[in-house]
Amino acid sequence: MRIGELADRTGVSTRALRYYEEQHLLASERSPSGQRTYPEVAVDRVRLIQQLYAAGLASRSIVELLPCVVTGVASPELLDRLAVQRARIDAQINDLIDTRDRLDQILVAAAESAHRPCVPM
Amino acid sequence: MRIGELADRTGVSTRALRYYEEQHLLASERSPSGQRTYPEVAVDRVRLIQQLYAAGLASRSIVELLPCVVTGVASPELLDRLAVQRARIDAQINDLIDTRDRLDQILVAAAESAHRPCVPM
DNA sequence: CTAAAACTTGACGTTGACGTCAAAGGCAAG
DNA sequence: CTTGCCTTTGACGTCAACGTCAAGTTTTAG
Repeated sequence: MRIGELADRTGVSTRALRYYEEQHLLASERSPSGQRTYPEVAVDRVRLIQQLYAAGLASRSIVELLPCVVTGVASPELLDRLAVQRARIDAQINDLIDTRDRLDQILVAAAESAHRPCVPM
Repeated sequence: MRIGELADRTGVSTRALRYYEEQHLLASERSPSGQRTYPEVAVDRVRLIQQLYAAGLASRSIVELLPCVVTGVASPELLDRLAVQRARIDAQINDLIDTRDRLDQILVAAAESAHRPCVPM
């Protein structure tokens, strides 16, 4: 498929897809006239990239991890980096849970004060 | 306390603290000579700001939510925005859990292949 | 008193993941 | 053949949360 279709099917802009190629996150074949051609599996690949971006990884980190995330094979050093990122994400989850709880407390308090309007007994 | 001490105690740069003031996230009294002076409670406030930044909120969103996060009092519209942010954070948590699980699968697979080197039976 | 450390405002620099525009070539439909 | 959309490369723009530097003032230590 060409770049426009991949963009449509992933919800990612063509600019972003070309950027991914620049960063060596996503390869493409070229048609004789020079247009990019992607296989079906590129759809999943793009979604994976988006997922890792959303997890706060930078392009360089994704480049490092992508091979083993895709193939399942990893050198010991790669496993280390993988573990580091896993730990980072885990900490991030816990922080977010704390923040969510904090917002919940406010929401609950507001709900209560709505039931018992204005002056507490 | 002055800005340097607040920076030391929160681990945030003085530049960031001045930036927070620009964004109306953090107020300060001024000494007669014009230097910023903060009360003790500013330490908690800065930590709260950092927590909300870490949760992916932008300055503008934090500005909106800070009053009610601090006072516990919120208008219905504010409660809406609060709920929106809560939902966003919740979704983010779930995405991160998915990503963490994905990395875990790789780590587990690698650990197994380390026990059973090279050729599977 | 004086030197060092801390503070002030102002302004430009940085970084990452793209957005946007321009100029040109490619491709299917009528 | 041509019209209109798709694609190409290249290059500059953007945005947020600061970093960094400059030049001057204030506070503190000795």
